[in-house]
Amino acid sequence: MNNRQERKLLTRQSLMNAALQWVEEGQHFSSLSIREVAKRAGVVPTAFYRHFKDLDDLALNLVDELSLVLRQLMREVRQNRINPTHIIHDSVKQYCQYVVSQRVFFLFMCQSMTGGTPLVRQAVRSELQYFAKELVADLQRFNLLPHLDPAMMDNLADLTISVVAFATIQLLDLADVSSQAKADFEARLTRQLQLVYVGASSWKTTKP
Amino acid sequence: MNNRQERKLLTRQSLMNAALQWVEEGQHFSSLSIREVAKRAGVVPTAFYRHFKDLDDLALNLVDELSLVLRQLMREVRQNRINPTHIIHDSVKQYCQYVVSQRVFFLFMCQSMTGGTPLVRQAVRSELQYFAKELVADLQRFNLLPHLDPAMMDNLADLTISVVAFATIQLLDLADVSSQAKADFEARLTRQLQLVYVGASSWKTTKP
DNA sequence: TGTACATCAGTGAACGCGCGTTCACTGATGTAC
DNA sequence: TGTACATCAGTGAACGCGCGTTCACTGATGTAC
Repeated sequence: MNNRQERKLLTRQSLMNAALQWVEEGQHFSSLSIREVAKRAGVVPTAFYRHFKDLDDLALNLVDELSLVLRQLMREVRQNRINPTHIIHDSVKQYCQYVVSQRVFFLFMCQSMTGGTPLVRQAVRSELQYFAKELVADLQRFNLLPHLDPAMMDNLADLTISVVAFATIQLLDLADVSSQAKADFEARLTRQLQLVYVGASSWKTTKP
Repeated sequence: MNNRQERKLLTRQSLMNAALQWVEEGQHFSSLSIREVAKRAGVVPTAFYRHFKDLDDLALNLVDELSLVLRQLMREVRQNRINPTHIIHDSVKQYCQYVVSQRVFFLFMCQSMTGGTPLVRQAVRSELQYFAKELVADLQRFNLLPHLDPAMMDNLADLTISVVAFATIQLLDLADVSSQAKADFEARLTRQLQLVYVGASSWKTTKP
């Protein structure tokens, strides 16, 4: 790639970062304007059109890019399961740390889930489905819960993702309070997931 | 109340309905303008200030008003539990019908949860906490799950509300598709809640 | 290597428009006597 | 009941501002010979 193309990518990144900065300041993506994002990126408003058709286009590209980062994070969470007796607690702890440290990613994703245009919402939803599939694969690989039929396994994964996703929304609202509040939050989420997995291991498939 | 006050309340209602109409059309509340909401309500922009300080003020009043309606709905769901062996399935079914029929209420609440100003988000959150408390009261009144300690009971209620709230977000995205998809959705949510309550009834309190 | 030309990311002026908010106002409704 | 006055929800003009989008442009970078 030549120098000109590299510079273009840099500007593109500046625009995307500027949009995230807006969200990080507590504003909603849907109230961002092309002129505002260009100003923050240090370019003239018209330069925006060299990179994106409109703000919806930028949002879609943000979801795509953040998805890659999140998938990497989740991969790490999955691989760091040191002690199998504390899988849930360890994973929750690590996940919460990511949410706090990569706050703006999760803010944007949560905003987009309920506030984006239909295309953006769909992109976020399919990302959540990807995580559910990964979770099913993990459960099968380690042969946990062998008595669950495939449909119920999918259901369990969906449920897990729901609980974690909703907890993320709550955690983001807590983000600048004491570490005690965060510890309480982690403990509560851990308990809730434990409850779910106690249910899964006690689950008896009913009539066919 | 005299005639003039009644007319004022009517205009106020028109403004609130106009804001909900905006949300119902798929727009985000945060992209609504005073001029737009006034136009839809059939008044001049400046009339807005006779009723609300700004749009955040209107949003807070909307949350308050919708909360009353939702509490009434939830009360009905709770009282209509005809067959105790199908409590979960019946409640889910009825709740989903409400979400579909009162779509715009839930759209606004879900938007506000992740996209409102801090005050609005807090109002929605405290509403969810109210539902969780009601649920705990129900569980205690019918002496279901007597072996759960109070903290775990709260946790279970929180978990239930999380699952239902997140499911609501998903249901709202499904709202104009086939009734088959809705039936599948209800079945899935029912299964997930059953899993949670199987977990709750199998739960053994661990070390003190 | 040097020159001549093409590409194209970013510029800056310009447009018409909807925005929030101010202000003095109007005229129907309510109140006091 | 009739009259004189007060109230105040809604009006309409006006303001300066940021918006999205167009257009012709510039000048550094890349390419062909």
